[in-house]
Amino acid sequence: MLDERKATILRAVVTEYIETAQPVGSGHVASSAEVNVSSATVRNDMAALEAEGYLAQPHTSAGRIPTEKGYRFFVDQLGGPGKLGVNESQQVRTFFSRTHGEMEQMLSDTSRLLSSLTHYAAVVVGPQHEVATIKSVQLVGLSPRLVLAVLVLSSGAIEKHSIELSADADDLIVNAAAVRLSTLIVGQTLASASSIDSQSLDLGESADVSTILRAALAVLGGEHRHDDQVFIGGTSDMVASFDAVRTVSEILRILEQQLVVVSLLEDVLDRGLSVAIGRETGNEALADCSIVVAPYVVDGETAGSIGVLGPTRMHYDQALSAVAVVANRLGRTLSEG
Amino acid sequence: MLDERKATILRAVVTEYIETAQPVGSGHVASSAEVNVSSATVRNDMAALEAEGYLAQPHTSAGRIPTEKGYRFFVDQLGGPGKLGVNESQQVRTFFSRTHGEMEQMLSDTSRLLSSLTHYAAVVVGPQHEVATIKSVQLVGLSPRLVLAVLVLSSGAIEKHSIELSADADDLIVNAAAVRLSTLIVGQTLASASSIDSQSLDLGESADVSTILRAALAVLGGEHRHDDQVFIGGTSDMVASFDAVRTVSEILRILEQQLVVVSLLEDVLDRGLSVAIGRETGNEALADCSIVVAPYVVDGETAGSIGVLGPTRMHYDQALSAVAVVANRLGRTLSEG
DNA sequence: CGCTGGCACTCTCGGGCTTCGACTGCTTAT
DNA sequence: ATAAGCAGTCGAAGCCCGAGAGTGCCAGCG
Repeated sequence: MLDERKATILRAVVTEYIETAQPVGSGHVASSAEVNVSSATVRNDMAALEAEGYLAQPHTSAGRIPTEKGYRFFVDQLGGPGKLGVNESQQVRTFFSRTHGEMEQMLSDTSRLLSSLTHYAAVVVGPQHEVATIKSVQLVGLSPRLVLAVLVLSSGAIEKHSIELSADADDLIVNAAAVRLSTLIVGQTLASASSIDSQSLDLGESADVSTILRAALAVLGGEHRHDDQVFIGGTSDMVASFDAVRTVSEILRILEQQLVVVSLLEDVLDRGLSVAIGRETGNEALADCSIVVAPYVVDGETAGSIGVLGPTRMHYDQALSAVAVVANRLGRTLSEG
Repeated sequence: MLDERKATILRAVVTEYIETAQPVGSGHVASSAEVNVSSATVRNDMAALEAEGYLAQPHTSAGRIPTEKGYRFFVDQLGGPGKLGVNESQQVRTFFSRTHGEMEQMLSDTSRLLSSLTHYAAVVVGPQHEVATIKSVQLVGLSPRLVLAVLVLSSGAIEKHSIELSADADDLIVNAAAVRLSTLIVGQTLASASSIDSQSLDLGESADVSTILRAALAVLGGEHRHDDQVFIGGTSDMVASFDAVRTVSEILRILEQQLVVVSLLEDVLDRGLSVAIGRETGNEALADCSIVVAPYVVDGETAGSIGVLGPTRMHYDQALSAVAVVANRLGRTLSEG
């Protein structure tokens, strides 16, 4: 599609624009190290690149800036994540050597790490509960008509659901229900537990107990997709890459609505480490943003995903490396625990 | 200190500046409804107000803008929260009539409500765990050397702590420890539970069990102040009030570090509903911000606090009303549950 | 004595103008 | 094909100037 020289020129334009945020002229490109032709030749090629949609001109007599197609070419020909700088990999190493314990804390810290590495906003989506099995279930009566169901999953995550009863229940009944519930669902996954047919359980239970059981199972069937844990960090870093408050406000709104999370998850399903540039994110408000995302693998299963959100003129090589490395280490660390 | 006319003029300047974000000239003030003197007189008084530190001039021949002292006077003479608009109080009413169930969900939604009411960033700090009593405690073995302690508090909140053991423990031992732990701490507050002397418990236990017990009690003593639940919403709304990306970035950084939370809590301790203006927030980066904060009371005890963070030129009356009303309703709603 | 109208002065803001410089595209020579 | 030169374009920056908003001060008036 593009001959070698055009590719080099395009690469030079993208690199320089990412660095300076200024339109890049033929002179700059010609004086760059990789290009050994005159600025006139560069001009011709740049005109061709513009005709093919890789570059655009803000106005005549200005330099060129990359289009989304230009960035896309640039990212594709990078071929994959490179190596992290020494400082960065040191930072990753000490982070993962120190971290331990609570998963939530770890994920939250990971989002901080990632944003500190890249200076963009970092999003960490916790493991899906679907794959984890139920380690323990407990029912705690908070008040006569309010029971709290607490599930402990094999991943170490906790789910709680409150159950409101239509009639008072004393502790004995609640405990009986808890015991029965344990035998029913411990060892299963959340998905299979919530699909238990509530008719299969009226074998000799007292009416009170089976009422609670039914309520509990119903509550499990609710949307747990909704309570995926999401950790967002480094928005202040990312904001500094933009210059219009208007844009910033819209991006923050998107982050608050956690719409990004959806694209993160979707992207991760098919491709592994991947990049969405500008409108590829599927969101008009993110036209000036790119997302780099990777899944992380715990015990051989894709558990969740991490990513960074930055301007389209982001340092893709650094972002890719950082995301890839952190996803890898995070998966390994979680597998050990 | 200020005679009636000067106070009125100051009030008019603050009100108009909040509305327009433009320096206010003597002419505008004179033509405002509450002031019945000529612009020349207003000029004299404004010069006096400037000399006393209530107003400032960006430059000669511009109007005046309020200083922090000016805002402070304005807020103090408001005398307290007013009434909410009809739309707003309707919104609050429907919100609290619909809400129920999970406390975390409710607090998170509350921060959304508050930011939607005020168009500023809303911060909701969850109930302190210190006052709640322990309803149930459970130990779950995740792997041979990793045990998860799950506490259910009377408030419906859940705490989890992972305990790493130096030797393998089988389920029987873990269960024995759990039973023993229950008898020790259920019904107590977290504070009193964590102060249990670990020496008092080596009465007839097997060594394995008491090892786990000691580890569990030690973990309880850790800083739970740190895992106060904080919910922040509406940053995108607040951002729109500023015009420099630089400022926005710094404010976001403060929010990410949750430093605001500290001032929220501190302010709530002594005063009830209160306002911190500009540098009164105790943070240089918040020089252009004000914070309105109120505690909420659950079952007669101050449980937590809520607040909004906006520009110094915020609509103090609306913010005060919104925070006061929401704090009140939130406290009542949590008391019922 | 306090208030007001008037007046001179100051300073910003915006428009219009010019200059400058960084580009481009084209044409021509190698 | 590549390079060199040249004319042309357009935004950014600087400048001037007038308009407008606002001030401070002073003198007069009730």
